[in-house]
Amino acid sequence: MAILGKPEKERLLAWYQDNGRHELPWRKLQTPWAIFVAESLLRRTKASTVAGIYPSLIDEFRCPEDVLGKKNLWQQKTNALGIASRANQFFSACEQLIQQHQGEVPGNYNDLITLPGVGHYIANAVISFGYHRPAYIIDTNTIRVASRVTGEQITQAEHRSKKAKRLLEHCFGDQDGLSPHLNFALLDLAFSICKPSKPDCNACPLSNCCQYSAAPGS
DNA sequence: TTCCAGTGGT
DNA sequence: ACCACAGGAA
Repeated sequence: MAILGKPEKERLLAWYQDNGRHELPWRKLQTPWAIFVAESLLRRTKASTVAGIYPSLIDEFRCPEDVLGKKNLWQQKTNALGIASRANQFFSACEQLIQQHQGEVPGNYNDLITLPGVGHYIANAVISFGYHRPAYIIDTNTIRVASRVTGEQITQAEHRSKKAKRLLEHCFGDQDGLSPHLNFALLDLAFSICKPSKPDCNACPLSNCCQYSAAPGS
């Protein structure tokens, strides 16, 4: 049985409606390609930094062919994000999209994770945000929220393990029927309320069912 | 100095 | 299960 009941979920979604980062540019373009581009840049990189370059990037590069035809421009525009090797990895992924998927970003997990630079996180993000199908976003943010709510500790090394997925399911329920909104809500809650340090529990819509809120610092 | 919507290699 | 990756902002 999940920790969060229906009332808590509804409260979380209501909080997201009022306080979510709806202005993030990739939230307005929820196509598989737009999400694939955004998530590829977002790994280990702040959302606000990516948001600064994303609009011109997604306007200039509408498909994998655009990227491969203007590699220098892509590198120039994404250089400020760091991890330059990420650009080469992205080029390889674009080639694979053209060769194996008719230039489209696929919608199933097994195809997605064979793409260079795509792991469980980006695969699930494309499925949830790009295809609007049920999938948990399992990253440092959603894990932190679930960990605090349940009181169950989890290490960095375990973030890609089954334990992490079980933690999210235990906290928020089975992923069947899971909406993109809940994933966005969790990411935004983690950003503005359930921060790594000094979380703002008083303003949190989940404080009534959260272990950490009941015993901060534990 | 530390942290940030992770991934690939070992 | 660990570590490098990289630049920018707090």
